[in-house]
Amino acid sequence: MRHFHFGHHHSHHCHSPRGEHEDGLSGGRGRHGGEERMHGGGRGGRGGGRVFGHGGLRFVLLQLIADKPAHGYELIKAIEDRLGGSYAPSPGVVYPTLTLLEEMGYLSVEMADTGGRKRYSITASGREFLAANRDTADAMMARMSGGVDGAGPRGGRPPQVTRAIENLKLAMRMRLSGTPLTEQQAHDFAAVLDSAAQQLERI
DNA sequence: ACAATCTGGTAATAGGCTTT
DNA sequence: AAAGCCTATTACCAGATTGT
Repeated sequence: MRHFHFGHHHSHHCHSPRGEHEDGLSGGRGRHGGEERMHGGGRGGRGGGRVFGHGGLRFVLLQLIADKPAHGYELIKAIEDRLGGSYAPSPGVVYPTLTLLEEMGYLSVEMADTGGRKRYSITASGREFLAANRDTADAMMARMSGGVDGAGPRGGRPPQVTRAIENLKLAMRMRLSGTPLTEQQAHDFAAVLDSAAQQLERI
């Protein structure tokens, strides 16, 4: 049961974006024969790498949009450029994520009549969510930048810091995925994170 | 330790608008 | 009008994590 709802209340339920949303991955794996795929070649192969950890894509996307509103393709190009062209997320991963984020209320989409391009902008909830999970988002960004050798905007970051961040991320995930936190626990949880943030700022 | 599930990511594909 | 690029969705696969 990894519902991973990031601990927040959304006004509307988790509905399917287009009424479809057939998961089809676990159960009904509709295989329409005659479809040719896997023609070899392409981009570095499948399953070659899990660039982002757990739910990192959402954070990165949100951060990118918060920095500068753009369309889906622009986001992809932005990420590609940020990674030096080594890695470019496929549209199949960014668009559903964008739609999901939009439905969650973190993103706001403006449809431009001329062009049909959707311009995604961040909402107040999105910023709040980003602020709440700033550690994770930063860890993801660091991981993304760290993937490239020395091309990271942070310059030289000690690996132990990245390790600690990932450790924190893992701990948080383990704690949040399990039994739901009570109010007291949630308060304590937030207090710990806030304290850590303050200490970090003092360094 | 094994099995089931989920998330993340890629490839291919389809439709629409822009440009030449 | 045709071609090309941009946008968007679907299907499948591979790895990781969780539960038993």
